[in-house]
Amino acid sequence: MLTMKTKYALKALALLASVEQSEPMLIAEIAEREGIPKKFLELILRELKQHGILDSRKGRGGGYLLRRRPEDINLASIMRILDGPLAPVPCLSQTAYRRCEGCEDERTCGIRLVLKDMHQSTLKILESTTLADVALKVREAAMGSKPVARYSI
Amino acid sequence: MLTMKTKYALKALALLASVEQSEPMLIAEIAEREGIPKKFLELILRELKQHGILDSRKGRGGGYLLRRRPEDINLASIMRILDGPLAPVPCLSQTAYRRCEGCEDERTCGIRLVLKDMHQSTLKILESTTLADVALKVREAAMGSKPVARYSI
DNA sequence: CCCTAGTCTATCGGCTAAGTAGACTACCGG
DNA sequence: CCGGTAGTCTACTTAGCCGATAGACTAGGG
Repeated sequence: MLTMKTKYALKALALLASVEQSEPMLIAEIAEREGIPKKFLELILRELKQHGILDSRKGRGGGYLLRRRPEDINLASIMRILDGPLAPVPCLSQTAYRRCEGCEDERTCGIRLVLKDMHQSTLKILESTTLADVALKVREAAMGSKPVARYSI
Repeated sequence: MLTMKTKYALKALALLASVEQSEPMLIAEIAEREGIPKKFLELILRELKQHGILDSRKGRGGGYLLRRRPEDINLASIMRILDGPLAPVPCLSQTAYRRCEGCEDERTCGIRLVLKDMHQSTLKILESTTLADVALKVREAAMGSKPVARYSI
């Protein structure tokens, strides 16, 4: 299961990716629009900033904004920042390899052999999907499920 | 990350799948051969029995054995028993669907749309891989990494 | 009847997830 | 240069789960 932290992060980033990128958005606004506890979101956004995903400005007219273009930020990197390694077992992690304690022979470990396939396929998806893809999918889905357009009176 | 519980379960089951299926194996033996705390393994095996994966016999000559053939037991079902739903978010779970709290429109949720692809690909692998596959992979890997055969003196 | 081996309930320490509190620092406008 | 705005940081708290252990109980075999 994804942690709340990562879920909130993805929601916030998807929001930032879907709006005008030139000007910052307030923590409070993100929190309200996505239904995230403001104080908790604060921590999350700061962490993302410290890892080079976001930028921030203080004072009036401040807030958070993406540091790079949405199409240059993939989901794997975000999840790794907040939830740590993606691998199901440490001996399969690319970013934080550790030998499983008590494992005698890594090459013939059944669990490892099977999970390797699984992990590789999820990695492939998470590393190739960007915030831009997410924003696009949302727009497409919204188009498909709504009656095309709404004309004001 | 996989929990220890599931890891131990997979190891134990892979072992049972790789030996003679007609006679039971002692908890103590499984524990020792796989390096699992015996008392903890007890809980795990019992849980697997209660869910129809294993059978057991008491008294002398007793122990645990697979209830079905290794090729009829897939990894997804095992993981679900011990770790609960496999889905990264409740709204994607097949076996324990729950609406994500605070999610206004499931159809246009960006997270859901992206994770759906990922989850589907892992499900496909876990549901189609059986204990027999694991045992086979282990044998193949052992063949490949060792000098073919060992002749006794 | 007794040894063997699984069954069950309870408990425990430690850790992490999720969220909260409150003080502090920096920027912008006037 | 002052005051409000808005992000920054440290330190809790609270609940729940993970991993493991203890000990009493039940049932089968010989």
